Amino acid sequence: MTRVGARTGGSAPRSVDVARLAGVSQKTVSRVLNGERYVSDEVRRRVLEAADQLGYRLNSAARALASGRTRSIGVVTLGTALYGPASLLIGIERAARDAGYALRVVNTLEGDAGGAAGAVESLLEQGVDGIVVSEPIDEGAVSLSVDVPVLVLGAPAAFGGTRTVSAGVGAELLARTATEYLLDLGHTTVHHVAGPGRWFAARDRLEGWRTALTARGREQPPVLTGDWSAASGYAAGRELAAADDVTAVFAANDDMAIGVIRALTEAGLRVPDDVSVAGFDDIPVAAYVTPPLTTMRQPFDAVAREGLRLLVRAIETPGTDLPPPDDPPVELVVRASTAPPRPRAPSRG
Amino acid sequence: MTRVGARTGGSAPRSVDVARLAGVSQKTVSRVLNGERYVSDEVRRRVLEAADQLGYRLNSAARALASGRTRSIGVVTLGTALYGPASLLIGIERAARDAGYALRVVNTLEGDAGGAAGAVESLLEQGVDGIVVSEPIDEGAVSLSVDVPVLVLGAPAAFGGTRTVSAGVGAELLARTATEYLLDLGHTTVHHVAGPGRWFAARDRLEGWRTALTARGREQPPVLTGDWSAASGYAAGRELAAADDVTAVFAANDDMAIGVIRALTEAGLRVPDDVSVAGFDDIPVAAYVTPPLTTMRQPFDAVAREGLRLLVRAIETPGTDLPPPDDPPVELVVRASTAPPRPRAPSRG
DNA sequence: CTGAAAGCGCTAACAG
DNA sequence: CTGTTAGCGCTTTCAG
Repeated sequence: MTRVGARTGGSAPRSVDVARLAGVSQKTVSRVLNGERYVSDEVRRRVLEAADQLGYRLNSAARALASGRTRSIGVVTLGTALYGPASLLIGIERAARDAGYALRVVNTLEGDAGGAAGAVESLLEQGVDGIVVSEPIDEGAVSLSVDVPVLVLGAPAAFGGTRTVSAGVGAELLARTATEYLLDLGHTTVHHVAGPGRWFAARDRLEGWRTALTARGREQPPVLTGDWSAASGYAAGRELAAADDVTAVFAANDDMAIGVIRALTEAGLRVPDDVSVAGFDDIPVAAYVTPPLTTMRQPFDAVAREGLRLLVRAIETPGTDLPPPDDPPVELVVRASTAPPRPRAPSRG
Repeated sequence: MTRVGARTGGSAPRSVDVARLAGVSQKTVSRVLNGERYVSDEVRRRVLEAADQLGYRLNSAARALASGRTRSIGVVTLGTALYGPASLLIGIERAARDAGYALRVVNTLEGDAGGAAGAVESLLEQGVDGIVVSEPIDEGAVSLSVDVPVLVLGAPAAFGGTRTVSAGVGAELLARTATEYLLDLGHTTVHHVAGPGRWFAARDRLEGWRTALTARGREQPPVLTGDWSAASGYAAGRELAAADDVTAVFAANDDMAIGVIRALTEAGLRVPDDVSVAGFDDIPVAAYVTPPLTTMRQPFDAVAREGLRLLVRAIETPGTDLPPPDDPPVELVVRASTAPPRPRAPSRG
């Protein structure tokens, strides 16, 4: 039977109660519970049994106070249900738990002035051994001089102060790859629907798109900017539909790509026959919208995992400089929303 | 300038350091920091100033140890980026923070035997004043006899032990409404693509669909079951396309509805002309897929907010039984994926 | 391999 | 309105 928190009466048992029952000192209980060496198997067994019998639960506040370590990691994340941030959070939680850390989470509402700084401050007050800032946006000169290691996910390594490690999906390369793919298909140029300018994630993708175009000496059409939502992609799509020279669009995420396709479709343009549209993220529905979306898959889980490994290293063995992680693999998922441009495109009617 | 965690040298200042600098006793510092009454404005100002000057940060482990309260709430949630759970988590975080509580998060991997029980145990060990179990799945006889209040979001109130409060989106009513809407359109019956049977959320929707059909004396077609993913909806959609009598489908979430539409479309069926499809959740892209999806909006934020209010009440003023929350508003969002059945439907060709 | 003593930094009573 | 005295339940020395 799964029984959680069975407590017969009175207050919660403390380690000294366990010690008494096991016939050892309280310190020995502590040793056993912390998996320290130099405890005889016999004693260990007795202690564990006594603890189990009493339904003993370690008091982590007391432990934190005495040891100065909390065994927990704080996460600052955006308060949105966007696929990217949500996936990262899940990866972080899993990796943290595997490493023996609990998770404290604080959301920043976008638009909050100094949101990240406030969030970090609040985590520090809660007590954390390390902090993950997930997909931050540029808030100007926030000096995050914090006394615990910080992992920044999806922003330049330079962000923040010392003891900062970082990991990213290599979004720039991914964006460049997507753009090149469209160019390789034969499109003269590629239009871009970018994410909000303050997001590093948006900038990276924009940069990758630019790089690809520049490398081939192609003209850079004006950039349209959305807010990651399908609604904003739809708005951008209406503008694109009104223009006359659009044959390929690279949207900075799948939601916006879906909005773009919708607008194009409503304007009587066919995707991919008249206009190719590529997205970014490979959200779960991407394969099932009409037409199925060509997109760049982001290795969220790998990034979170790798980043956390670095963070834990920084927490537990400070001073060990380990090399930045390899760039995660580039994965272009080609589906049906992209195709070569129509030969000698007839003027629209 | 936003400066976080500036610390000049040595170790972190403690409240006694603040007291010394402000020329008061340490207890007075504690009073000021806890916003207690009976402190003169003058003293309060001096203390605050001294704290600020030293970059003082309260040690919450010490506070928790001394007070027996952690001022934090634990959340057990599924480790998926599904829109529902993710939205709930965001709502919970916001509401918790507004109420002055920090958040600890533990994910359960679906399929984990006793996942929820283990997660709760881990939260209890971390130290929390209350627990939120978000969108649980039925794990059989887990006896959650925990010594803190528990809020269960999206499961029957009976789930769990004493001191359990619950809140839900009223999914059954919503599902019934969606089904009735389809019936009102003139469809003879409505097919259902359900979520996984162990999810209470899936059962509620199934029940609502059943109720609507039963109330009108309509035949209940066999239920297809998915796993919330668009891929599983697609699989279900293929089966539905193969059948000959399908004119209306109600999917238990939008992702599956999108998959169903895709399969139908590929089979040469038009939505909504040949088959109407309704979803559930109103995910952000629902309005922009082709065709825009008719769906039931779930008031995630309101549910989280309301639930947390109950939980905080249970934590802070035990014994106060307050009435269960009102059922949240029912919101049917009609878009273009549903329509009346075609008159005298011709046999398919 | 095990134990005794001394705090970690705060809040809870109780005085004043 | 403010201060004093005890702990909260652990981990850390330092001895055995």
